[in-house]
Parts: sequence; C-alpha cells; structure tokens
Amino acid sequence: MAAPRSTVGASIVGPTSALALKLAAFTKLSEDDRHALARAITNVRTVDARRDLTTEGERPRFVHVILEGWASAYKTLPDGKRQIVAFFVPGDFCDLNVYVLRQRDHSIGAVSRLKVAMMSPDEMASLTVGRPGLTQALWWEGLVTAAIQREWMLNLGQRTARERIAHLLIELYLRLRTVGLTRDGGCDFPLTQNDIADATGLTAVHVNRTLQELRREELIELERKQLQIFDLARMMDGAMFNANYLHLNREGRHLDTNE
Amino acid sequence: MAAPRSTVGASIVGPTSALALKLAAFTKLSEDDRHALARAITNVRTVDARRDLTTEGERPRFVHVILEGWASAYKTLPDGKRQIVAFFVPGDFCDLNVYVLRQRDHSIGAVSRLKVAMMSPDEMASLTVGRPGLTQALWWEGLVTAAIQREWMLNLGQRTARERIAHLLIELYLRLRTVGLTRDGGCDFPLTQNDIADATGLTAVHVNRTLQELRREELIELERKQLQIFDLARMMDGAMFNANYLHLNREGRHLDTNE
DNA sequence: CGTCTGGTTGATACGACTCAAATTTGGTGG
DNA sequence: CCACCAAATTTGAGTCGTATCAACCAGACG
Repeated sequence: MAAPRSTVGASIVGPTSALALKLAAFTKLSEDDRHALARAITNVRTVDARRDLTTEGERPRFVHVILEGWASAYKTLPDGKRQIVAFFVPGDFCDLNVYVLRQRDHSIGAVSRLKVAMMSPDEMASLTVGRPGLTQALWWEGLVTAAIQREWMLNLGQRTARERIAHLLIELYLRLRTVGLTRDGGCDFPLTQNDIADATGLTAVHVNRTLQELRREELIELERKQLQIFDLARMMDGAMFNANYLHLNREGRHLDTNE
Repeated sequence: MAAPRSTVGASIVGPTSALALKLAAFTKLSEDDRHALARAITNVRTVDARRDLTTEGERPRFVHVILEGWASAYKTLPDGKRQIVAFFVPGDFCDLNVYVLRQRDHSIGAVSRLKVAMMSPDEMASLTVGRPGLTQALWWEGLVTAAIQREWMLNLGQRTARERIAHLLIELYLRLRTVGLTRDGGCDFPLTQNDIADATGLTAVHVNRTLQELRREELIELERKQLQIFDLARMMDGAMFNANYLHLNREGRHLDTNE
C-alpha cells in the first residue's frame, strides 16, 4: 500500500489540507476542486479538549470538518453507560448532510484541542455544484464513514478484547497515515484508556491489562499520547485486520483529472 | 406516536409502496414524487430465502430496494465468526450510493424469500433530478440508516443480552409499523435465533434462554416466525429504547407538498 | 505542594460461552 | 398421509473472559 508522503508542512486550509489529502485517496482532485475546498473553510472554531462540539437533541445547522485534533461521536444510555461510535481525525467530516435531520441522535466531543470548520448547507451546495469529481469524493467520504461503522460493529460483536483494541489502533494509524500525520510507525494518540474502553465496549481496567499485553509482546508502545506500532503486519494479523473497508485504494481513479 | 394505518392491500410497486410509505415518515411526497418512485421500480428480482444477493468484494452496479421479505447485511471474520450489521425490511435501501465504491465490504443475504428492485446509478439520478423533496427524502433515508448503525453499536457495546435482544425486536417492530406491516402488536418475524445471535453478538444458546425469559415474563410471544409484543412500553423501558434515532417524526415536514 | 486525572494492580464475581445431546418443527418425497 | 431428514430450538453442565470493586501510584498543573 502506497502511503502518502509525510507532509509536515501541510497547511490547515491550503490546497493540501488534511481533507484534500484524504479525498485524494479516492480520486485526484482538480486544481479548482482543491481551491474550492480551501476557500470553503472560512468559519473556523476552536474547541478545548474534553468539551462538546454539539450535543444530542440539538438542531444541526452546520457540517463540521476537523482541521486539527481528534473528536469522538458518542451516545449515552440512561444508566450512564457511554458508547463512542466514531472517532474523527483531521480531514474527517463529522456529520455529512445532517442538517436534513431535525435533531441529532448523538453528541460530538473534542478528544484533544480542536480546530473545526463549520459549513452551512448553502456552502456545501455551492462547493459541489458543477464539480462532479468533488461531489463523488464527498459521497465516497460518507460511504467510508458508514463502512467504518460497520467494521466497528464487527469489532464490538465478534472480536476479543485484544483484537478489538489492536484493530482500533491500526485503523486510526492508517487513517492518520492517509492525511500525512504519521512518521515512521508512530503517531499522536490522544485517547485515554477510558476512551478506548468506551469505543470498544470494554472496561478501562481490562483495556489497561490488554495494552500491557500488547506492549509486553513488543507489538506497540503507547505512552504520553504517542503511539508506536512496531510490527504492523503482525498487529494486523492478530486483529484480523482487513483494510478493504477503508476504501483507500483510489477507487475513484476513473474520475481523476489529468492536468 | 401516530402509527400509519395498516395497509394490507398496499401494492408493491404502486404509489403506496413500502418505500413511499416509509419516506412519508419524513415528508409528504408529491403525486409526481410517488409516481416517479413507482415508475423507477422496473428491474425486480426474486431471491430465495438464505441466498446471497451480493457478496463482499463484488463490484456494486445497482442499488437495491426491498419490496418484499427481509434481508441482512453481514461481515465475516477469517475465523468464521459472523456479524450481521443491518436488517432490511420492505421499503429499505440496501446500499444507497454504493456504486461510488469499487468493491463491497460486506455481503447481503436474503433472510426470507425476497423481492428486490435493482436500480442503476442513472435511474437513481433521473429519479432525483428536479425533485428536491424526493432528493432530501432519500438523503434522510441514508442518514437514518447510519443512525441505526450507531444505535446498534450502542447495543453491542453497552447493553446486556436481554436489553440487546429486546431492543432489536422493538426496532424491527417499529420499522415494520411505519410501512404498514404490523397488525396490533404483532408482525412477521422470519429471523432464526441464530440470526438474532449474529446481530447481537451473542450465541444462539444464550439468545434462546433470553427469549424464554422474555416470554416467561409475558413481554413477548415469538414462534412460527410470528412476533407479538404484549407490552411495548414495558419492553422499551427494559431495553432503554429511545426512538429518536429512527427519526420517524416527519422531520422534513417543512418540505411537505400541499396539493 | 496539594489536587486531580489517568494509569496500574489485586482479588473476586458473574454473564455469557462452550460442548454435547435431546427434542421439536418444517419441509419433502413416497 | 406418513416416513424421513435437516434445520431450528431447547436443555444441562462446566468454563472462561471480562466486569466489578477497591486501592494505590505517577505525572501534570495551578
């Protein structure tokens, strides 16, 4: 799998934003597409770590795109149990098209300090009209989000604790890699063991012991919010990880612009 | 919550198809919208129970709409474990927009004998062009499908066996009710205990014992593929069921046509 | 320098799994 | 209509993975 070059200097809003890099994993965007994306990022908001961006029940007015930091989408039960249903990293849309619905059925919280772009329905519309490549790329983004959700169900329902955790680490590592946020085998990893527990349906205690196991076997290193994966192949094997669901192999290459 | 009237005589393809009934839970479609939907159902395929409609890895060429019967979407692991990630009942799209992707990341199987309509990308496009109400209704359908997936994650990750199973039964009952396929408290229910197990991340043995418990408490009756829910309120309570995520309260009523 | 959040450890409990076998149901052909 | 078979459901006994509860520790921060 061809990893994008590490792009340390990539601008947040420029034509090589995380979003543009991510969409490039689907199809080669035109110069115009990339500039339209960059221009669409006007309304930027900063959110402190552990603050909520939006909460369940709210009326959705904007679509959010992560520019910096990590966010999580979660649902809670009356008895206080909490399930994280998605993580969002730079380049991800939190909720494509939601403004069609009257109320949100989940909350979105900042895992680390966030910079997010807020886009109105109108802005989204003017971004896509007359840009079929970009439109399809955005559809792709939505479909991949749904595919990730399906894989998480497989994770929650069928994998063991160890497999679930390993799977999550790998997924996030690969997603960060496509937007240039890894450097050889490692990446920022702001999740607490509690976050991992809420995402995998385990308890924090069990997550702790399982992480120790992965460390003991020298598969990973994880401390001070830094993750290092020493042997990706062995990790993927142990987690029964199949990257198909991320659809990162330029599946829209027939739409590539050749400029 | 206003349940649609039972529509025993509703035609499969007419303007009161299950699909049209379902979309009406979002917005009142125009005469033209409903006829366009009816006309779009041309390529109908019948699939025997327990046969696959499409399989993982395949190139998606069509979008499927269920006209009759139930289907499931599932993923399997190399060690043979299987997770059902969705059930589809009449009026449901199996995979809105999938043709944007090069390969499917999950399979779709017939639970019972199926009638499905197959629609090409072109047909979908000509269905929506110039019909903003219908377009938004289809977006809504996609968003609700995603919302259901999130709720299932909450189910898999945080609820007990008993809650998971009760939740699944209620969800399917309510979904069938919006397309007129229930009659006072009961509905067809073609899932085997094995299917329920694969959808809830439990074993069939445990599903069996849990169903017995629900029966013993006179909450439900389930035999010969017929489900009866005796006390929906108590069931919803016991499952911590919150119907918000189904977005059935005509959230698109501002788009209603007044003809 | 105390406080707080996140991480670690130990002991114990239980919900759900496993394996194995029996029973019932539904469908099929004679 | 009955005999037969496969699929689905049910039952029992024993086990295990993960949860629970309760301390304790380390580093970050005001």
